[in-house]
Order: sequence, then structure tokens, then C-alpha cells
Amino acid sequence: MTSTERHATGRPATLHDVARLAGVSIATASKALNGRKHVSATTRAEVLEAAALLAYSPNTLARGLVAGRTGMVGLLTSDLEGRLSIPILMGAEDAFGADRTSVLLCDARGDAIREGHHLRTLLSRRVDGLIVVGARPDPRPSIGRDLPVPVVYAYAPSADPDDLSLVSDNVTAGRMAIEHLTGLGRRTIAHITGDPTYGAAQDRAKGALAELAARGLPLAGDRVHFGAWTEAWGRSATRTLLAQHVAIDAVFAGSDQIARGVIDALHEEGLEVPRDVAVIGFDNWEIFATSSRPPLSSIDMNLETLGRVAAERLAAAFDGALGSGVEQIPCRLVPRESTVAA
Amino acid sequence: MTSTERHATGRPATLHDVARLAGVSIATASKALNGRKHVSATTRAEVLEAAALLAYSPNTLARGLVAGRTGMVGLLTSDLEGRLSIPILMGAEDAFGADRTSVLLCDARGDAIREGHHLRTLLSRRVDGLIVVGARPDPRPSIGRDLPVPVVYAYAPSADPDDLSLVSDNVTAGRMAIEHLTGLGRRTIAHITGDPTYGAAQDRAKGALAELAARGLPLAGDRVHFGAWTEAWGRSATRTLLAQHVAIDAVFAGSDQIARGVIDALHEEGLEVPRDVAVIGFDNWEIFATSSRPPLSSIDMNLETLGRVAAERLAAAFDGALGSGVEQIPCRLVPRESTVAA
DNA sequence: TTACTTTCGGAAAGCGTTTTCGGAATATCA
DNA sequence: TGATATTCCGAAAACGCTTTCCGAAAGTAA
Repeated sequence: MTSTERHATGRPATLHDVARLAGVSIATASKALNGRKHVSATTRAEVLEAAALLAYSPNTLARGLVAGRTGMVGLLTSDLEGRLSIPILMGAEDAFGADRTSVLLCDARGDAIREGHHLRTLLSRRVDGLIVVGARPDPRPSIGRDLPVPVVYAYAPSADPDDLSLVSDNVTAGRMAIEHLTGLGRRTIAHITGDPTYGAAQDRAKGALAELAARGLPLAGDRVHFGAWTEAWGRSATRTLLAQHVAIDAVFAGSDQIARGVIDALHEEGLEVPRDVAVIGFDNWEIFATSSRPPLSSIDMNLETLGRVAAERLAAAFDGALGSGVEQIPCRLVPRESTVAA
Repeated sequence: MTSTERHATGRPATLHDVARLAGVSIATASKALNGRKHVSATTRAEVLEAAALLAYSPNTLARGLVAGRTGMVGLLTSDLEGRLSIPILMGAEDAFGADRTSVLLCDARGDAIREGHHLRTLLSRRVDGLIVVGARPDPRPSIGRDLPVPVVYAYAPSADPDDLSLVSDNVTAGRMAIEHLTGLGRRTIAHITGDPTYGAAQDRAKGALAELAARGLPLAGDRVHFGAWTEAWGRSATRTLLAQHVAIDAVFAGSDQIARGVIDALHEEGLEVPRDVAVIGFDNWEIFATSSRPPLSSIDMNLETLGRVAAERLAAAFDGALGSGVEQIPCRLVPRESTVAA
């Protein structure tokens, strides 16, 4: 391994360099490059040529310093794997336009101290706004009132009702799952889901129950089967149901992992999916949903949309007022072979 | 949803404000806050008090403008799920110190155009360095020579040997897997892995074969079973082996997903893991490895370390020269119950 | 030609820092 | 007490850019 000077050493060209080469003042050069008025076509062309020659790239920092805007937003997450933050980041990137706004990603790793630390850093970098992504979809402490920049909470709402939060519409998602299954002719539907302390679990169950009631259908197994967000729980809950000779022709699982456990257990009992029992999951975690046997129908929380909306709300807040309260973002059902035979 | 002015409106305090309140010049205020010399203890205390009173937070942009360093590095990734980039980002954050360096994350989504776009944006933001993370562990096009900042390629090496790349040591990882299995007394080991066009697949196989040879053991099934990085392939390859009455007491799988398929197929044939057949995976993708039945021993690529080393190499390059070539980062074996009975 | 617009280009201020350098005040030494 | 060394503090330049404002030049109308 040699050890040479790899990156070009000379500092990048400045506006001053461009102006000098074009034989104009930096004021004129600035106007020419930014399409401002009061520059003749010929001078503009000369400046542009000089800029191209020098591979001039404007210093966004300096620009931000005078504009009072940095074109950066902070994404403060606690999501250790990026499962949530990356899609949200991409949505935000799209909405802002990747060329005008960049995202500073900070992972607090679930540590409040670290979160405060990152917050201070982001503020001192003068980000234009902040998106806070929680690890679980339940109210989390606000990062503070009266911050110098607008803040949007995504996925996990802020506990402070004066903050603006964006969350998935889990109630409607629950209804969608039932609607899908009944639309396929299923009548005896069980709901196996995760940790009951998760608001999302409660909401999805609530939606499912409401939709069942609206259609005059009972919930198979008589109650919602809360447990853990694991395959193991999906398996064991399913076995319990079958052991009790509960007749089921569909299962609405609270997560894709649970759904896989459910399918596993059904297979072990010789039941075929979706012929005998249709199964739908939640999260649409591609890697799980598509590697399942059969591929898993699932409900997608539209995280990119969440990010996109977060960006839009922030953008609106830049020149105006930010709303408050909790905004529900609709989910989307992705049908695959675990409910609809290929 | 009300629509009020949520974030504090007044612009943040500047050094000028602090100086004025403390009754000193901005020069003195700056020195006091930065612990420079030539400031008496009492004035320093006064300045600090003023700063605290105003909740002063220095403008990192302005600081960067004069220092010629922004304290930001760009992380240019193509990793759609964050599976790679987030751990690498966290490692880099740790190495730099989250308070002195922030990471701008840009996802190119596998699109060269978008990558170029992001690159330009990052450069115009004057990042101090760049980490490029590829989606698959094979040589990828260099993002360019003679960039104004040092660049380190992580996970996927650059095709240009003059660039500095950091990759996992797949060959040694292959040896480690075999070493682990033979250490447990296994003698007939098969290797089922993914797409043979992946250099990583070849390297792991090479390491495994070398280690087997060193121990005078044959490869069960006579050849490496290349296929796809899927559960389905793991299942079908295993079935094929069993159908051929190949005696195996261990399988080294090329990924955790393949490993799960292998375990599935073994169970279907009435074989118990690890009693009859030990199985080890690769990637140590927590969610897969731990939700497997039994939990999966696996090889972790130490992505955080990759990020950490990338950060260290960049930091070294800031004041000095950057190396070139491909640096191998060792992997780590994480034993769980799929090889070692609980 | 004179008077008035319109169009261009540049000087300079300012964004919020850090840092150099010179001057004033205080302390140290003969 | 006068000369010299120390210690503090502030004025000002610099970082790279945008923008306001003013003057010069050129065009238009009478």
C-alpha cells in the first residue's frame, strides 16, 4: 500500500477566481451564475465559461451564512438498523429535492443523553429543521419547546400535543386488513399480534374489530391474541388456536415476523396457505415478506410518504407556521400469495 | 390542529451578542469561549456567564468557513435498507466523535446519475471527506480521481487500485467458519452459498476450502453449492444433498437467509440442529439470526469497525496522505445454538 | 443638442466566526 | 524610579458568498 497524496491539494476555486478570470467583479460573477438581472448576455456567458473552466462549485456554507439558511435538515433517530430512518430519509430527500437540501443523520441509539448531544450539534450547525424518528410507535418525550427551528416527529409521536407528529394510521390499516380478507370470502378471522403495550398494536386491533363488527363477523378465537413481535409468538399462538379447535380461515398478524410464525405453525399442522388459511402480515419488510413461503401479503406503512410529508411540513414551516397535533398517514396493502393464490 | 408559530422566532445569539453583554470585544469573547490564552480568569468567567445567559451556541458554519474545515463527512451509499450504511455510520460517528463530526447521508439508490448529483452536492457543502458504501461487496466504479477531499470506499471496493478501500476479510471468515465447526468435532461439512458472481461468495468458499484442506478434510457434497442468496436456495440445495445420501454433520451457509432455508429443509427431513447437523450462517443479521429456530450462529462482518476504520483513515488523510489499495477488516464469529447446543 | 430612462457593472456592507498583531496596562527587575 | 518583561484586550483582516446601492454608459424622446 503506497502512501501518496491522493486527493487534489489545491483549494477549490472561489467566486473571486472566477471573477478574475472572467475579468469582472465578484458581484457581477455572482449575479451571472445565479441568473440575476443586471448582467448582459455576453458577460454572463463569459462568467459561465470561466466557472466551467475552473470547475467552480459554490461554497454552500458561505452561501448559507449570508442567506441565513443552510439547506440542511437533521434526522434524529433511534432506529438502530435504519429500517425506519432510511425510507423516511429517502422520502424527505425526494420532497426537498436532493440538490437543495441535505440530511444530517444522527443516531441516538435510544440514549437520551446522546440525543441531547446530537440535538445541540445539529442546532449549532444551524439546520433549517429537524425530523425526529422514534424507535417504537408510541409517544416519546418532546425534544423541547421553543427550539430555534421547526421540528416534526415521525413514526413515534411527541408526548407534547403542541408538537407536530406524523404517524401511520394504524386503525385504518387494521380495517384494511379485514376488508381485504373478507373481500376474499374469509369469514373466521383471527388476530395475532404483538406487545399490547404498543399503541400501534391496540390501534390495529381496534380497526380490525371495528371492521369485523361492521360486517357482522365475529373475531375467531374470541379475543385478540396479544404477545410479542416474534415468530415464536406467532407459532405458539397459532398452535393454541388450533388446539382449541377454533375454526379459522384467515389470520391477521400484527407483524411480518409474527405472520411467518403463523404460517410455520399452520404448515406443521398440515394446513395450506392460502387455500385453507389466508395470512396477512404487517410492516411489509421486504426481506421477510418476499422470502416467506408463500410470499406474504402485508401492510406497508408508507414510510417514504411519512418522510415526504415531514419534509413538506418543515418546508411550509420555514416560511410560515407549523401545525401541531398528530397527523395520520395512510397505510397501503400489498397483496401477495399468502392471501391471493398465484 | 392549530396553526401557531411553533418555533422560537428570534435569531440565535451570536458571539457579538455575548461580547456586548459581557462588555468585551468579540475577539476576547471568542478566546474566552475557546479556552485560548491571553484572557484573564475573571473576564473569562464573565464571558462564560454571558454565553450561558444567552444560550449561546456557536455557528459551526461560520467557524468552518474560517477554519477551512466543516466537520462534516459525506456517506454516499446505495444501500436501500440501511442494513449496511447505518452500522457503518455509527462506527464512523464513534471514531470521529459525534460532537466534532457529523455525517451527511445520501442514498444514490443504485443510480449513477443520482450518485453524481449527490457527490456534487456534498462537495459544494465542502465535506471534509467521503465514505462510499456499495450495495454489493464487489468492485465498483471509482467516483473519481483527484477529488478535492479524501475518499474511502467501504464494503464495496473501488475498481481503481489507487483508491483506498476497506472490505471484510471474507477468506479468513471462511476459514473461521470451518475452524469453528471442526472444533466442535464436525468432520463432514457442506458449503451452501449464494450467487457465484459475488466475489465475497468466492472468497468465503476459498477460505473454507483452504481450511478444510489444511485439516485433511473433504468438502461434503464434493463441491461448493453456489446458488442464490435466498432461503429457497438454502432449502433446495439441502434437499438435493440429502437426496444424494451425502452424509453431513455440518453446513456452512453463505448467508443467514440461506442458513434458515438449510435449517428448514433439515427439519423437514427429521434432522435436528445442531445435534445431527450444525449450521452456521453469515452476516449476523440480528433479526434473522435470533428469530431462527434454533438461533443462528453466524459470522459478523463488523460493519461498525469498518465505519470506524474508514473514519480513522479519513482523519489521517486530513493532515497527511491517504493510502491506497484494499484493506481487509477481520470478521467475527458469533456462536449461537445452531452450532453449540444450549 | 438637452433631458430623461434604462441597462450594466462594481464598491462595499454584511453573514458569524477565528486569529494575528499592536497597544495599553500592569508587574518585575536593577 | 526608570527600563523592561508580562499579561490582557481589541481593531481589523480574513473565510466565500449575496445583495443593496450608486454611478457610468448607452439608449430614447423632444
